[in-house]
Amino acid sequence: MAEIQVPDMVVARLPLYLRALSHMEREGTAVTSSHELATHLGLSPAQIRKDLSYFGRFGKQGTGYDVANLRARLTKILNVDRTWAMALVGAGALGLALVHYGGFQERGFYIACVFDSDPEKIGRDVAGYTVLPSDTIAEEIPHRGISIGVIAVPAEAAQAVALQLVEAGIKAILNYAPISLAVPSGVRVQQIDPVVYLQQMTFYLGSGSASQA
Amino acid sequence: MAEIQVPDMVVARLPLYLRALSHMEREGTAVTSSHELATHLGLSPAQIRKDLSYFGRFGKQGTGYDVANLRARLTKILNVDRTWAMALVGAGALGLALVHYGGFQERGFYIACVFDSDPEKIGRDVAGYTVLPSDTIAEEIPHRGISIGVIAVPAEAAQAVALQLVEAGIKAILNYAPISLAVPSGVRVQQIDPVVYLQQMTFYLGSGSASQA
DNA sequence: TAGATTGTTAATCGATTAACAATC
DNA sequence: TAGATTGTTAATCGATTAACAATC
Repeated sequence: MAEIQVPDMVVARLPLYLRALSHMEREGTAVTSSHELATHLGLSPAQIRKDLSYFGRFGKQGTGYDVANLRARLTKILNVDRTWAMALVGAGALGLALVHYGGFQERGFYIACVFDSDPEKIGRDVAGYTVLPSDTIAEEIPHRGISIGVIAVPAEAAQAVALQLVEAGIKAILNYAPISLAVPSGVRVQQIDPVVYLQQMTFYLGSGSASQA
Repeated sequence: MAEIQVPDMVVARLPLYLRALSHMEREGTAVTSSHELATHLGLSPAQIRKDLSYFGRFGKQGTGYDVANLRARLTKILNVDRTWAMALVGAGALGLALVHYGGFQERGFYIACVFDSDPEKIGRDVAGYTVLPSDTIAEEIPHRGISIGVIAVPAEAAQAVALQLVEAGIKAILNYAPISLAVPSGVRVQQIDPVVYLQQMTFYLGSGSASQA
């Protein structure tokens, strides 16, 4: 079965298309075009058509794309026509914010359980979750159908947690700790470090606009 | 003055180099090599040497790079050899977590003031900040030397907030709302939407490992 | 029909990699 | 010195764009 290899860059854009289409659908837009989508996302129309062509033919010449239909197709392609359970490790300030974040539920993800290694926190109730001890990750995760781990622990602890998650069978990790994780191939990691994004911008901002505190 | 144009992709990697070098420095590593850095970050040694070559010659043949020196150089290049003041808009759960996040201070950023549009929150104390009304953004930001805005409001409100920030002279926006922002050219936006990263991973996870709740 | 927009191919552009002389 | 690693050039690879026939 000669699968067409989809470039990573294309996969990275699909969630943006999905998000834009969901937005349009909520606004009541029934039909859109590669041009409209492109304007909305700051991309080129040709790129959007090319990206979509990896997966099929979803449009109609002269008309464009049916918003609801394309949204449904992308939902399937990204495997978010189902719900994904996630294990959150770290019940600190960030972990708490993640537990309260409504955006997961709306878009196909939910936190199934919360771990922490702090004896002060273990057993405590956090937003309806009983905090489980981190050293039970390997026991708890497998029989709960969890395939995604979210790391919200301090940088020093993150690598060890990542390995525990991998041992528990986790295949995808969303890492909020500001450190590069080493994981076996086959395990996907996505990193969210706000300072990395800020530093990308300050490069371009130059050393002007002084704000010495 | 014929500036050498640095590709965006290169700029995007510089903060990762800086983070890795800071880490090494804390660990007491005095010297490193393009090979070691590459292994650490999952890149190729040639790419790291090429990236650095846009900015100068920082290494020594046969030896590698002095960790402290390269870290200091990258810090300057990224303009984080100073402190950047940020305005946070949105004092909800996410805003609160951002206010408490220690990682900003450590790496050259700090939140200078917090805005919200909810009358319930305006005037209240949030982690030492008195919440200011969003409609005073244009007044408050200019005379505080703030050049970065952080948006942590619901998606519906994000675009309007972005425009307010731009009017106040903000040139860089870190956007946590799950929506693409339209801003004038010259204003940089970086988007952090965890679900976008999760969906990238679920594409590869396939539709296996059922976890229907 | 005339106008619009797709899907796709070929051309362009840019980024990554390989290789190696320079040199510590 | 011998071994190692840089900085840089040229070659390769891949992604984006332009263009257009197909067709709604």
